Amino acid sequence: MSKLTIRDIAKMAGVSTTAVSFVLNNKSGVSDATREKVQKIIESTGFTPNVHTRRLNLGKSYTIHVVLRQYSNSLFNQFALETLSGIFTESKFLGYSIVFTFVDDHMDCHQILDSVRGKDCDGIILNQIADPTLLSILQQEEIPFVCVDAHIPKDGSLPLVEVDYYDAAYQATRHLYDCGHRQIGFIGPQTPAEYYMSTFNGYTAALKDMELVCNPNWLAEVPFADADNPTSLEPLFSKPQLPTAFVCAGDIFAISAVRCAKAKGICIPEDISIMSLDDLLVSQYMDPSLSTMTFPKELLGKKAMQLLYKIIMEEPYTPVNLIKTTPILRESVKSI
Amino acid sequence: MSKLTIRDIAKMAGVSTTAVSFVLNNKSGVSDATREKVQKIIESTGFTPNVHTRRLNLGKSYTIHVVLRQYSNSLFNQFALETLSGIFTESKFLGYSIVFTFVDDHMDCHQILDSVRGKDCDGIILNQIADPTLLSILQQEEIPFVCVDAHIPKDGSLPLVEVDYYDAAYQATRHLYDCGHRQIGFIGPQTPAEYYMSTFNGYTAALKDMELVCNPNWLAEVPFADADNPTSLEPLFSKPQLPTAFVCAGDIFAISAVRCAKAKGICIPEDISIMSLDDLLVSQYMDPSLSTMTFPKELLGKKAMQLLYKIIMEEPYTPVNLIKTTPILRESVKSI
DNA sequence: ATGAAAGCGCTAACAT
DNA sequence: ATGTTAGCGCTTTCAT
Repeated sequence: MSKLTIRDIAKMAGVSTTAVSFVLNNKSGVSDATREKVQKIIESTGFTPNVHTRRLNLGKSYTIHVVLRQYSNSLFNQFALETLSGIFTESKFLGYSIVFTFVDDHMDCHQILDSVRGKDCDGIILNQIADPTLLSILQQEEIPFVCVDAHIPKDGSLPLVEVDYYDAAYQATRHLYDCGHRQIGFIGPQTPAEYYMSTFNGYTAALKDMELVCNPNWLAEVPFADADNPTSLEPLFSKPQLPTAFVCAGDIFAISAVRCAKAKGICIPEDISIMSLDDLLVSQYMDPSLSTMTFPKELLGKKAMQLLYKIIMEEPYTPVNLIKTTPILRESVKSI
Repeated sequence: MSKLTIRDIAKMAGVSTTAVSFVLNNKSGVSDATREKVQKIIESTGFTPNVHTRRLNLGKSYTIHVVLRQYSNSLFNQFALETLSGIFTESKFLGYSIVFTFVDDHMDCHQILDSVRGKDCDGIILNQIADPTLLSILQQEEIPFVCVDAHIPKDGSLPLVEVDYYDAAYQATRHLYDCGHRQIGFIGPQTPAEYYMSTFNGYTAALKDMELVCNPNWLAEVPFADADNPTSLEPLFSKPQLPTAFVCAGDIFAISAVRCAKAKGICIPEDISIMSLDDLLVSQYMDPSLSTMTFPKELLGKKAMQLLYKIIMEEPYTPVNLIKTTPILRESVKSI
């Protein structure tokens, strides 16, 4: 891109390369007159120092490697771009570039490692990736990394940024209660276990606080793979006695639930209310639009980058970072 | 990451750095015995050569800069991630890394230039960006670049990858005709002009071929900013005489049309059929689900990267690359 | 304040 | 086939 080198600039200004270097890096050691002279030439020529040299000298790449998971079902990718955008904004602010890798469902962790090693980055952000082998290797090799939205245990052993799904499920259940519902079911995934536990525990904790019983007939566990397959909820919606509302552990389940209910002639929200978590982009365009727990998607990325930066800089950091959700009320919940 | 240098490896193997370099780059000039010996040491130590040095020596960064546009309305971003994924897959195949920048609606083109210059890439892919100033600067400076999904004139003056929206609109209209519709309206955007012309011309060309008249009462031009605002279509759906079907120049318009129609008590597809273009992720989850023209989103990225590679390599290339769409039939179109 | 010069880790031209 | 060495463009130490 730029053919000019620091030597050219030095020659043009009649100074040494050292002087130019100092000016470029805003360091002291040059007179104001020299600085100004050099500054002018840099501006007029549009000179930009070669980044590779800089990185070579400093032994730092000023680059973060983001590993993105690519699901076969693109609904799961819904906020990856927003997370990425959050990472980008913060990384720019902190002076880092971003390179990335996409990996699919069945990736080999060595793929990532090679990719990461080859690119020589200062740190890694793993988005929705929880491969234990990979994580332990990263820890062993003391490579700075952060997990985002990975649904791994929040025990503090790994630096992570997660949505507070326990609280989200709790609030969702609570909201239904506040709308007058007393018979509240739960539709959620089986795996990952951490995700299931968070949401289910949030739901049951809320029931308990409101002195409601948890009716096992109103519980449905749908494999993630079937999340957007309405027939997976057939058995649930065929039951003779249904609750007046369901909490869904994710908009994907809510989408299925709405479809399945429709197919069985059950009206949402007239017959049954549905409150879910996530606030996917689709959720506001559905009919009925989904009442759900929303959160700032970009914040996930921003927090992750901030956390990674601290780790890289060897500053103290809080390993577990939870993003709070807030209810967004649309059409799928009716007060009774 | 790796503290080892090529010199360490050379020492360990008892050979020169040249030998190691040759082995690393799979070049001839070393005996099989030496090659094997070095190979073993590289493997056992997990040595990875420093990329920055390599780039410095070769004067190439092996990096592509992708500029992503971030719209305030996230519906427009729907397939950016898939395009990105396509770029990634192909770039990996070709041996390139990807860095990226997000820019918002009102970006200054110098922002991009600075960002691009600083990162020192071998080429640029502009996604949904059509800033004329930026493009002319890139051309002047002879920086390899490709435009994707930018809706700029396909006159061959700029290397671009675009969806064939003319053909998409033609096919969509044709499909409605095949379903028995003879009164077909059109809902589209005013800008960008190129997009409007492509879709509108496709629509009118189809009408003409089928010897149908274009009734100006059945035409609605919605500003892009109002695309997902159903009230912008109020006037259209309030007309006394409505066609039996509409072609929408994008699922975003179809979403608005469905909502607006619903609000006015018009049933889709019972009263009016809707056929659109794009196949956004939301389109299949709507009620009714949208019949639309779909295309492989990743292919946009893949083609863009292939095109850029040719430009970088100074190989001959075709400047205008069109992606074909195919109809995907769902619920919003009814045969009559 | 200024400049000469020694690296950073590798590639490649050159000599052996 | 193998080793020596001069760069790549910059930062930084050390003289001046």
